[in-house]
Amino acid sequence: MIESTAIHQNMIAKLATRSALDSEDRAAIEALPVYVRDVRASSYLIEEGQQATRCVFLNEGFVYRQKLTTHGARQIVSVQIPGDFVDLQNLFLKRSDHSIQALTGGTIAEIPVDAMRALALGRPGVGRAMWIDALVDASLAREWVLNVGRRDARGRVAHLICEFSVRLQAAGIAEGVNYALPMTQEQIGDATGLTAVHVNRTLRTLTEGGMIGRNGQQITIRDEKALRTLAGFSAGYLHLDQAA
Amino acid sequence: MIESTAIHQNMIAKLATRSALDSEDRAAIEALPVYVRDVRASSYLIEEGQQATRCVFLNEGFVYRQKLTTHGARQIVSVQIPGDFVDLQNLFLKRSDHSIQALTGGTIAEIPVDAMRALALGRPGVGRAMWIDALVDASLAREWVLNVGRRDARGRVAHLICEFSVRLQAAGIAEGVNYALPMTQEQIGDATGLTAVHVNRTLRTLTEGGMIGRNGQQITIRDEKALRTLAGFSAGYLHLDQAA
DNA sequence: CGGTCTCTTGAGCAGAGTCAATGAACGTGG
DNA sequence: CCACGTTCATTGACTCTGCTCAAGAGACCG
Repeated sequence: MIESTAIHQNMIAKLATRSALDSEDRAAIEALPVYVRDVRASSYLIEEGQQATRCVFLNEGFVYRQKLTTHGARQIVSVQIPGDFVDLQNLFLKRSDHSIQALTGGTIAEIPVDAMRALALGRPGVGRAMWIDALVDASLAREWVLNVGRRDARGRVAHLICEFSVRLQAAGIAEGVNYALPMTQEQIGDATGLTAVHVNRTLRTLTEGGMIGRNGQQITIRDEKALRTLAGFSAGYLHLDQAA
Repeated sequence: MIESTAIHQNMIAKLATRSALDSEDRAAIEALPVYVRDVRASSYLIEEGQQATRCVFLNEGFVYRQKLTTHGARQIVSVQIPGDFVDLQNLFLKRSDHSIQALTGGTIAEIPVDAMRALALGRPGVGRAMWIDALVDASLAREWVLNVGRRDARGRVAHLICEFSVRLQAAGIAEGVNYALPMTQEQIGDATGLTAVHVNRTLRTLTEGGMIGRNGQQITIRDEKALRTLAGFSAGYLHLDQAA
């Protein structure tokens, strides 16, 4: 176990965006035992079916959750950004129903589930913030069902780009319309239910249409209005205004 | 407000499948104010964007959650069966990110969110059960992302049929392989990201392949093994073994 | 008895997938 | 410093799954 006030502060900052925390709430979070660890790109944090004994807070870097079809096809069901709790579901569920893999290198904080659970059930202020975090996570999953089920290729990719942009800005990671989308085209395909080849063609039409600019994995939103219209993007499902 | 011990007992029974409840937990649930109401098929229980002041327990009948694309396409993101809490997310989120509509006629119990929230945060036993319920709900949403994103039409429909069968059995509503799937083919399409026409053809191939039998909305699973294989169905994501 | 909803089926189309080849970028070991 | 292997991105040619449009048949209801 490592002393790590900075990470505790990041956790507090995140939870405070979900619900107001009083000084006792903050103290309780600061008292949480935390094991800090670096992860390499594409390493697994949690594998499907595994029993989780720790709960992961993503301090730096990007990770995603994925599920596999028996046929071997992969679906990415969410992408987590710095400051996200990655597997609150393992707080109360016995086995993980999906794998969690690192998209990039990063650093995570692992918290024993018992301690985290005690906080969730014992401190209403923190519990409320955790509830909101978990419920927003579920809301994103529902939006992804809609994205993958009812939008065409351009809409899906555009929506992913919009969502990422807004989340990064809300987390204070990206400023303005320019950001790095740390995913290969194959991963974008796995997140949107498309093939890598088709993602490539789709990105091209978005670029040619003047909606985005690209430079490697760097994305620039050139025409936000048009992109959002194409995506049918509306930020309500992100529930960013909870703590207001 | 209506005295309704039977419904309180159903709520207790449901939560007890998620986590053990002691006698005080049960008493607290029994003390919950509950407004019982009948709903007609296709009426809205909650509309997207609305602020929820009550939390809905589905006592009888079926409802579904849906989201709309700006283009007007509909995606059903979940189907709730008798005994489900329909909108735990409204406990802590300000606005609903989706609509909830009745699939069939039924009866619901509405509980003021304040009372429900107090229980979630104040009674660890009940809170834990509610957490699990919400997390399982999110797990289903993730599986639906996979279903819609990475399975072909036959797999999607087969998966929906398997999921429904297992959930109905777990809830003690259906026995064996024969049950009513109270959805039109259009609704099945909206749940699986297909068109009604293609659902029709897909159901036909499942019938002709000897996997299911149909009689109106009555479904019979004739070859469960083959159907599950085709669907890539594995019940782990339903987390049915939590309270064991 | 007419109207509405749902299911069914046919014909033709198109959006996205498959297969395959090439090129660029990058890291590594000799 | 360079040759090589690997990973990604890109593009072309062709295929096919699922969509669109359309029409007819039952079932149910007021």
